[in-house]
Amino acid sequence: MERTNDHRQPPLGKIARLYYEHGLTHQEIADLCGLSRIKVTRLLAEARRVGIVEITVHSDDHLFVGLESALGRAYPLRQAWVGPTFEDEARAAHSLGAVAAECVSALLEDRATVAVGLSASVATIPRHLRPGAARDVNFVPLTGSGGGISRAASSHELALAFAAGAGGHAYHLPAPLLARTPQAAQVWREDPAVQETLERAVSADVLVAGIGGRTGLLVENLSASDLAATRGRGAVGDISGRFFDANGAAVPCEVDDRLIGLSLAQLRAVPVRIGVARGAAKLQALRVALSQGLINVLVTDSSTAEGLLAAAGADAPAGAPASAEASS
Amino acid sequence: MERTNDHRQPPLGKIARLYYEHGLTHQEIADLCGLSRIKVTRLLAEARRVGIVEITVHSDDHLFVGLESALGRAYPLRQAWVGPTFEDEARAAHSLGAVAAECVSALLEDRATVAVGLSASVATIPRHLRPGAARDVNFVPLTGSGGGISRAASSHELALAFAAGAGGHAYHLPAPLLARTPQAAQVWREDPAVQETLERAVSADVLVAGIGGRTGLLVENLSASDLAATRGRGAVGDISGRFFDANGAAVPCEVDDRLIGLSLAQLRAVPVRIGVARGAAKLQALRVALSQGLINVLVTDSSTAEGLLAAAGADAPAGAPASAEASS
DNA sequence: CGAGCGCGTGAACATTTGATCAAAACTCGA
DNA sequence: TCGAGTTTTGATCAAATGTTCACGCGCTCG
Repeated sequence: MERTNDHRQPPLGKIARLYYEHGLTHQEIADLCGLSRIKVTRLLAEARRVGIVEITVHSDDHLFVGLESALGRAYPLRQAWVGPTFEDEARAAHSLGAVAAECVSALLEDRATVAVGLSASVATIPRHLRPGAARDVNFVPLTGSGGGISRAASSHELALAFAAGAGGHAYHLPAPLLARTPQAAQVWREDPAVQETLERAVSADVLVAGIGGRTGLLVENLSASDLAATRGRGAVGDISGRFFDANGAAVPCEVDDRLIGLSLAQLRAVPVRIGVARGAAKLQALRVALSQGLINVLVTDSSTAEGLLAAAGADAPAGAPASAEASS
Repeated sequence: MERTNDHRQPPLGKIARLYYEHGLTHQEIADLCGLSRIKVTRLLAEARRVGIVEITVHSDDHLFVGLESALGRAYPLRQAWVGPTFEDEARAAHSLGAVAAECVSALLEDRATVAVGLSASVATIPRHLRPGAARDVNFVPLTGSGGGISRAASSHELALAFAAGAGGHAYHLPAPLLARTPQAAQVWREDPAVQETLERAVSADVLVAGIGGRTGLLVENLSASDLAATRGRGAVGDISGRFFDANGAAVPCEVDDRLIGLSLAQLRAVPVRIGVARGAAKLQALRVALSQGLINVLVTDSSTAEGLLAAAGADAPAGAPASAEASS
């Protein structure tokens, strides 16, 4: 008889409610609102993207309890969080971000200070954060922002994203990640604003960082010569731009001098050190970081977890058997 | 040596999180957990059913704004809530329940008392209620429970379900809906506990009831002779077992005397009177109930709404023409 | 001890949803 | 006014999901 709603695009909320609360199909909504089915599909995706539709799972079940406790036995960890493994890089990143967000939320306390490292893995976390886990949380960058690393999100934006997601306050470290020269870096370090933020980071309660191995945001953005220099000195990985060798000892090098951020020793001062990383290329670095206590909370995926467990069992130094695939 | 999880049925929370938070497909979850895909589908449905998975649409957009405002112009209503129309009875009931739940939640205030009528439509509401709309709400049955009406949920259970859903307290009316004889009904009515609850209902702030027309829970459960008697006296519908004629006046009859519950006049004492009904068989009753002010908040579906608008245009004096369309 | 009954299971099928791609509309600048 | 690039759109196809049905297992009751 009558057309209830004509052509003008109906609000997302209406579409979303017809779908999720009233159980109409995309096609039925399309007919009702005078849209194409595809359009409805897209509007619904949009509604989820912007958060009009929120799907909550009321459960604190861990996904891979077995792997998590095995990791806790094999390495000196406070906690391990393991998520599913994916072939597809985009899905893997998304999923790991979700696990890491949950881990971070679980470790947040009111008025805590969280130091945030610059890393691709860490950058996937904020979108999964929800306010409410804790109040008055402060997010502080662990290093300077961007300069020297091109397309990467800056650590400043990262801290802001964390604050926006979890609710809280973000601090700014007004310096580049890498200065052109050691001397320039020193000038930055002497800036009062930089010092203040770095001090805040040193005294943080929680630290969240990625781990660089044969791949990683930093490694991929260093010049070949810089990289070769660190490798030459035995570096197997880095945390927030600080390279370490197979014994977990800091590897001093020129990059180190140009970097504005916490030292490995300073990182260790943070009581809760969350490391987020996955993939075969990071196994060796992860194994060192874990066994040497550089990080004491691990977020990774199941296949990396299995690799770490295999390595812990074998405990062979360098030249590792990198291919241990398994799902089940 | 690495077996993440075998065969034992994994917790619902894990399945749900793999699906909703990590975006695995049913098949991937099945492979991971050693289940069949179908089983995963069923577990996920179960998770939604029991509320482990909650989908919230953050929006207060109304679905049929045009129809709702047209109804408000055509009838003396405080509010109208219109939901989508379905062929399928089960879907229709579910959907109307969702709209009604939203309506009730919107009208709840802290410490309000809500009188709950016994009706199939009303019975679909509680499952859609969420705690939090208001605190310390009291739900009181409007009539006695069950006795005389067979398979129907009792009004007592209904009040309990409301209280469980919205959070709050339920009262009991310890009496049957229909006594065998008027004399027996009188005995019940004199019971102090019955009186207390009925008084509570009379002084309720909000009333939620179905409307019986040519169909309805009560009508379908009355004996043929009882029904014929009411029809003979001009009854066109009922609210909570009280029949009214085309002028909205109470139709006294034997059923009336045997029923334990509020009278029409008492119902009118409640300031907010929500009527929930849909379907052509209820159009006439609805039209009377609306125009005579027996109810002043309407919850219905779009096709019934259109029917009501057409009827209002046809016989009401200066009503707005029914061609009200286009919400957006 | 066997037949029946009911529940849980998965296979096959139907429906719904999502992804890809090419055409259309629209923007912006010359 | 035209055109190159960008965005928006819907058709087509592939994947994922939901439904139905028949089977098998275990239980109860005769």
